[in-house]
Amino acid sequence: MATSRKSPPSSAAEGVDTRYLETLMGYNARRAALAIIEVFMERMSVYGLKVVDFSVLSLVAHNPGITSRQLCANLDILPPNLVGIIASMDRRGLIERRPHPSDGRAVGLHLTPSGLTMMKDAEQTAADLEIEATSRLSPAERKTLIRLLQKIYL
Amino acid sequence: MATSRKSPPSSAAEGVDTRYLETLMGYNARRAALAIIEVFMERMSVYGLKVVDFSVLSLVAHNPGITSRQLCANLDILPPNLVGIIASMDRRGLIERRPHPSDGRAVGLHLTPSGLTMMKDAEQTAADLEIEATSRLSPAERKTLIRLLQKIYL
DNA sequence: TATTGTTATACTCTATAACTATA
DNA sequence: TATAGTTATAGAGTATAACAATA
Repeated sequence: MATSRKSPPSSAAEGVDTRYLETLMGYNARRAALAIIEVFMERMSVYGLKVVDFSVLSLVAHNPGITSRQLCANLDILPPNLVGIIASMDRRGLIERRPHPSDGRAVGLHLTPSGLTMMKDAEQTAADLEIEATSRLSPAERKTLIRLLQKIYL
Repeated sequence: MATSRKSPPSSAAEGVDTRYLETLMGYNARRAALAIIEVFMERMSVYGLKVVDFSVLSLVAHNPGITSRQLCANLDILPPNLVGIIASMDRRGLIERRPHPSDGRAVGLHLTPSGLTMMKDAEQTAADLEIEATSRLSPAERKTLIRLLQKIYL
């Protein structure tokens, strides 16, 4: 729903008054999010990861033994929709499912060595992208922006 | 992909380290956008409008005679996906399609009187929502946030 | 009785190819 | 030849209902 900067000048986009929409926080937040995520998707495709895949693997990396239920709660994914993601990461040998130490129903998720190696690269790619995507912001502005965004959703 | 503030405390969401993801601009922008848009959707359902419907009608309101092509270019909607939206707004008597004055292929879009009346209410609802959604931001912070977001996508 | 993970399935959103009529 | 609008359709993303195993 956003015309990202990298799209062609597209003559038809010119001469339209979008000033009202640009006063709306939701519109601005959504367009900024889409602009960044568009590039994020491109870069992550190198690893065969979608945005959600990256989020899942990243949480598993920083929370060894995390359960599907916890991933769903933190990433707003519905359980049925996470099943395929986990299965896919498992098939690719990126994660391992181990029995949960205290709850027989649950399964603890862990990165495999190759999953860990890949995520180190992927997180570095994400870090590089962060710099690029926010290249027109000073470090102070970048910090401010994140703080204000978190004031909205946290 | 965001656990909005209004969701239940959800015990499973606790105890998970999300600090890394929270350093990523894309993650923060997306969660903030989803948090606002979630409420936006609820409020607009009163008018039977989805988020994209609102954007379309708002651009038509502020740009009488705008074409489908221009709407697509400015809102990043693909032409085939706009057809149904326009048709629906037309059936509801909110917009009118008039022959384009200088291009026989194109159709100029205009709000009908009832469409205009509804959009006045809808835009007021959106304005009220803006205040609520950003209630933890000072007016200065709100202004800064919008400026920084536009620095990313514009 | 409630919860974790799962299957099956439906619904919505987004994307691609190809057509028509005008330019 | 290119563009505006359209159709049909495919694919991705998101949603609900119901089940087995465990708490």
